[in-house]
Amino acid sequence: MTKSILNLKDIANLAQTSSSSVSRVINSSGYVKKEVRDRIQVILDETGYRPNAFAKALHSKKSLTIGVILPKINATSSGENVAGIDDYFSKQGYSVILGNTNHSVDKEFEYLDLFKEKQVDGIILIATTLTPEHQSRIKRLHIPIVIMGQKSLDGTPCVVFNEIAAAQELTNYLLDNHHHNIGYIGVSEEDVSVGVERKQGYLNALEKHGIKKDERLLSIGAFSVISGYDACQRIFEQFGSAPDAIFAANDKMAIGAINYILDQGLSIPGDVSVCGVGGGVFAQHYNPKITSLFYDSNSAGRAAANLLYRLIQSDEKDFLKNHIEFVQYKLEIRNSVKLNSN
Amino acid sequence: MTKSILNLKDIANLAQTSSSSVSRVINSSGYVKKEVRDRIQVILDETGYRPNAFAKALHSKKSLTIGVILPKINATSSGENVAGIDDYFSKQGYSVILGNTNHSVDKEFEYLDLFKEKQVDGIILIATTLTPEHQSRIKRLHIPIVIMGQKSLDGTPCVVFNEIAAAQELTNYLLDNHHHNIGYIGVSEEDVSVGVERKQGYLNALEKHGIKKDERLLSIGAFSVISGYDACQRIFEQFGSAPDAIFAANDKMAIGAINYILDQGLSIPGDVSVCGVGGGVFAQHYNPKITSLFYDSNSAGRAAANLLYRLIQSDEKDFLKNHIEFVQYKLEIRNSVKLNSN
DNA sequence: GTGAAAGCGCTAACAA
DNA sequence: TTGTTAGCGCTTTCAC
Repeated sequence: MTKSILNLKDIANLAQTSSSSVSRVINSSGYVKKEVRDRIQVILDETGYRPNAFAKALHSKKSLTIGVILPKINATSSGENVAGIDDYFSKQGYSVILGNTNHSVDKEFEYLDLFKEKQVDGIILIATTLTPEHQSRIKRLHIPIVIMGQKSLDGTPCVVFNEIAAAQELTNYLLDNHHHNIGYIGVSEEDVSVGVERKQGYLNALEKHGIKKDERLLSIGAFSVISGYDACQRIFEQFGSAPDAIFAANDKMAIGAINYILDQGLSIPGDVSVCGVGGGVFAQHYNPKITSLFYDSNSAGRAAANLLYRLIQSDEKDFLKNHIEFVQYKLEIRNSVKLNSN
Repeated sequence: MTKSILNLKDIANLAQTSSSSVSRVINSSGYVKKEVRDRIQVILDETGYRPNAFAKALHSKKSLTIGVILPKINATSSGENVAGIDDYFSKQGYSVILGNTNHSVDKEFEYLDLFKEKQVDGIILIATTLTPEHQSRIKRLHIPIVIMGQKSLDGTPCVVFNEIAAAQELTNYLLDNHHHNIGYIGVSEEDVSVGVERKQGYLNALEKHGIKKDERLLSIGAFSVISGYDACQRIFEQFGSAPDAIFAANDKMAIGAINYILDQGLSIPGDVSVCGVGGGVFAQHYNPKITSLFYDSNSAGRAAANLLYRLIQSDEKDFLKNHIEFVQYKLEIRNSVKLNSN
């Protein structure tokens, strides 16, 4: 039996030549006589030799690896984000290494350090919250980085949805269809994009239509179906009766709301309209099909990847500094909102 | 401004000592006088120095990286698989690198080679199909590997669900509740676990109850909601009327079937019962809530990770050879199947 | 055209 | 206790 892990020199010995020549053949660089080249190629094929990426990277200072830090890999949008990122970068010859934090900020920091050790060529940080410590940690890494999901405060390039405009558009749609008392199920304000901005869009729309904010119609959930159910119940109780519509900050909470409403013996959208944000398979195929803002997380991932790639290629120091990229969203009208009611 | 990427020697210079001592401090190995140790530690903290993992790996022959090859990262079960794997391995100090194949067998092979280059310490292959070429490719890698989702044919350790027993149990449940004409929406037989075995479980149950297989009740989908819708329609048309129940090989197709049935003006489970396999959030919260086999993909991922870890630790050559690990499944009874009907 | 040799950043054996 | 040194496997001058 042959040695299980061969190196350049082993190949060179087998082909009766030097490691330099083998290296030249593998990287098709420099001159190698056809005869020798062929001899080497045969050995290469026979052995299924693969060069050691570490030794290579040690020399080139390029790992051809991208680190992705995310709060929860088993969440629809994260999965799509990663798919988009991976799709883009695998075409450029890069691999993606995962940093799943389970929403722990400490783990976010750990991964930042770990990725530096692993010499990743770039990092994409899918953020749910962004603190000053994040900024200083990121700065001292000296690694190209792109933030997703939150606007950076210090010029780090980022990719986000225009939360305010989006939520405003959806709320307008409800208002235009004569819904007045619109309950809003949001999330904690630590998450600026979803917790603050999305709600702001809702409030802006109300204001423009001359409707006063009613605290009784506001409630907070935690992204999950159950929390949406509970939050919806709270709104009903605070308000004293059923509102015209419920706007949930994501589709899962919208489904929770739908379940609560159906449990009350009410119909959707006959009695109450419901809409959400996200717009994946879930919203598309739920019963009833849910009107929601479609956030294309796959494209967002791709956009972040593209940004990061340009950052990696460029050596200009402040290239793309302060760049904020907005990803397209789309209002998808389905069957959970009553049209022209009053 | 200081050099942005420092190495051991830089730190040694700053601390006026040698790189060996710095290395000793970092790895807390060997002796270093407290005074020197402290001096070094200060520099380490100030600079936020991180050792180059490549140089380290080049020496130790350990990359502390695990490669995961999967057909589609943005699928619920894949996401859970990866979460389980990552959860287990991150605790052991390993990182996970992704190989997303988008169901391309060629990419599977490419990733096998790439992961060898990247010197991963182990590989988890989430397979949908397993060919002889897979076997020979895997063998020549000389890297510990665990297969998920399909039974290996050559002794490579693997983690699977007991598809036959599971499908049989679900079918029995339908039969026990007096469903006779049970339509089955399966998938292509290239996927042995889902395409062949899951269906076999269904057929076994029928046979044990003395019911003959009726080809008109069989149809093939492609895992998606739409394909489930179409497959269900085909069953209705072939059969000439509504069957008592539809057993879909996954929850998405079950939802497709539900949509088709509702579109026919029929009710669920009043007129037709529907059940699926998977049992994630989708099935739990759909309207109606779907009776399905819960496959805990997170645990499956964790089980595979544990197996691989043991494989990596052990140097016995045929340790765990032929090991097949079955992951627990559970029949979750909800509201989409009519009880004791006839 | 080809091979010898230096060096990437780190660890570990050895010497001091 | 500490520093020097020899690799780990690869790329890349630089002689030949």
